[in-house]
Amino acid sequence: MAKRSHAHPQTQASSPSESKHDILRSAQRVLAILELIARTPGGLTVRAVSKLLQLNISTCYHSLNTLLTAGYVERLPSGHYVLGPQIPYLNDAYLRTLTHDWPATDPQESWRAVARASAHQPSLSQRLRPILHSLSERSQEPAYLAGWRYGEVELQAIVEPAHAERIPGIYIGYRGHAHAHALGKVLLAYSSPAFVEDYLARHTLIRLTQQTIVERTLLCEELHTIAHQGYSIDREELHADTACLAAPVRDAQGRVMAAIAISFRSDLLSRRGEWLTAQVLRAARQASAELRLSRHASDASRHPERWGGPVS
Amino acid sequence: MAKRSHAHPQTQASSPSESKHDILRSAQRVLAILELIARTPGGLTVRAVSKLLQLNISTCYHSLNTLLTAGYVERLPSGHYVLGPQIPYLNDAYLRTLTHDWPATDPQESWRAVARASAHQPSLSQRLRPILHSLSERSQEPAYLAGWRYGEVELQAIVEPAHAERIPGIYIGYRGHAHAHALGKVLLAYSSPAFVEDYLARHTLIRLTQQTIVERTLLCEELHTIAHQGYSIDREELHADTACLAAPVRDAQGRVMAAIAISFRSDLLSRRGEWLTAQVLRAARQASAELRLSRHASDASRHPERWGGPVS
DNA sequence: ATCGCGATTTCATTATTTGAAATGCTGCCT
DNA sequence: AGGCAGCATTTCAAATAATGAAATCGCGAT
Repeated sequence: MAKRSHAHPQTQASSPSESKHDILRSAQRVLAILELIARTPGGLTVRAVSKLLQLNISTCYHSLNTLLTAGYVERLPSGHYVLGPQIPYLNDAYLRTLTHDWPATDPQESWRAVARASAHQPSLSQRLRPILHSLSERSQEPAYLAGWRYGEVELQAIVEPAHAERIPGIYIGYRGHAHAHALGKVLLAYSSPAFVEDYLARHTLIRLTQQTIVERTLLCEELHTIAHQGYSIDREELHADTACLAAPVRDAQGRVMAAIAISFRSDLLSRRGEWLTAQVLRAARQASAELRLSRHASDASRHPERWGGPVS
Repeated sequence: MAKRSHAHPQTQASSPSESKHDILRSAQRVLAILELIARTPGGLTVRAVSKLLQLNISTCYHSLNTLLTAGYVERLPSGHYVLGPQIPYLNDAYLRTLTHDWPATDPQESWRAVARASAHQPSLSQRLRPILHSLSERSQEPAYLAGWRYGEVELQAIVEPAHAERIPGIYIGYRGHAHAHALGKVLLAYSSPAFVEDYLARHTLIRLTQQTIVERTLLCEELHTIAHQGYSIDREELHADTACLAAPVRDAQGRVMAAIAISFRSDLLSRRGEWLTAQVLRAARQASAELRLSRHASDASRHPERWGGPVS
């Protein structure tokens, strides 16, 4: 039995971080493979996966088979594996949860507590789509809607015009880098200081382009400016060559619940900036008006603290 | 493949049905949980999952933790698990593979052989989006583009107008039930008899509504009619109350590579049917012309070993 | 026809997962 | 107020199920 020459106390130590004993390793590995495949445009062969992830080829083989039978990947005749039809299927389900969405207010309390009491509304993105549509139509640029979800800014709708495309790497469900785009900044600008505090504690201000604001102080100043002027500008902070304009959308109670934006080639900013800003502000006002309209009989207005506070 | 299942001194209930020993069970279980959660609008608690899937609660707990840390699910404050942000992330990657798409011709040979030699084109859906857009604009109905992928009809683009929504349950990446919708029927109609043969052998003609064509003979007749008249109609065959019209798109060589369609409330068929048909045919002709034009000098031969992507 | 690379399979070892049950929490009912 | 019920979380030893080295198979190139 000259098999295992090296008796490693620990596993092959492929992962630097300590292995949680709360996690199913083979399942985790399968998910990692899925991600790897997602990152690789042309797909990967069994062997390629095994090399890139430093896994035994047999393991990869079994893992890929598992993903294959479940429809998460597909096998090209060449032996390359690519993402399979189960992915858009799941995404459709995910989008439906957006549709079901909730108040999406900002501060901690809300997303810590709201939970499921939320659901069952006509959905922001549904209701505001016509507005996004006409914004995109008028400006001939892609229009976006974002709201809060679990304390993160989430992109919830995109409407593209005939001839312009959305920012690459941005998609419905995209969260993160709120400090680097107009939607995120405007939503943060209208959040409570405590929440901004919390947000900053939870995130690093990653630099994405030369222009990205990575200084906490600078960002706070920016947020003040934005709150003051009523809209935000992203000047190539998220993506080089691209600028965005965003404005807040308020619910019936006047709270900022979402934001509407457009993106465009940044050189348009000087020429058409003012006009575009006016369009975005107009769309945001329309959206707020729309939300003011239908008082969706939310039973949420029941008396909260009727019977005593926390039991402790 | 799996074949051996013999008298083994294996322990008790080893085969509920037939356990492939090609598959990682805990990974498979995790994927099954993911699907279950996707199917459940409000999310599920640990216990609910364990009951529905007849799994030990401890297993579910670990599985959900695995999914949670990887971002495939999220845990609501109420303890309900819902799909997480990794899903739209993967979907974006999936869509990018569509963008990269291939000839997408129909017959076996093609999808059995084409493989990766395919990729690296400016993408059908990209190029035809303006056409879909104006079709949708004119008709004020959602417009669709579908093509072949691995021998299946796949929906590859949707353009929705301001005030009408696409058919529920239909999404980009949706495959299947080609016999029950206009896009599928028109694509089949222009496929080689051998391929239709093959397709029918691989699929059951599932009944989706009262109107669905489930008779093989009837379907073949229908395909003939379609090939003859140059477009197809779905009269509530996929979804009650909804009708579709589809027409073929041809490449420079005259082969049918894709199809363009619109959907609308079926009662419009009698009143506006002819006009709508004309619009769809026009869009399809425009699309064919577009494909005839640019002999896309496909550049961009990316190497699979390179990874990029904003979110990670 | 032979070579070589990669996919597929085998099989014994053992790390990993499992499941029953204990624990601890929260909210509800009496 | 107290006790009960339901649920999430944790524990731990048993044993199943995953792993990895190496053999085999297949295909395309030389």
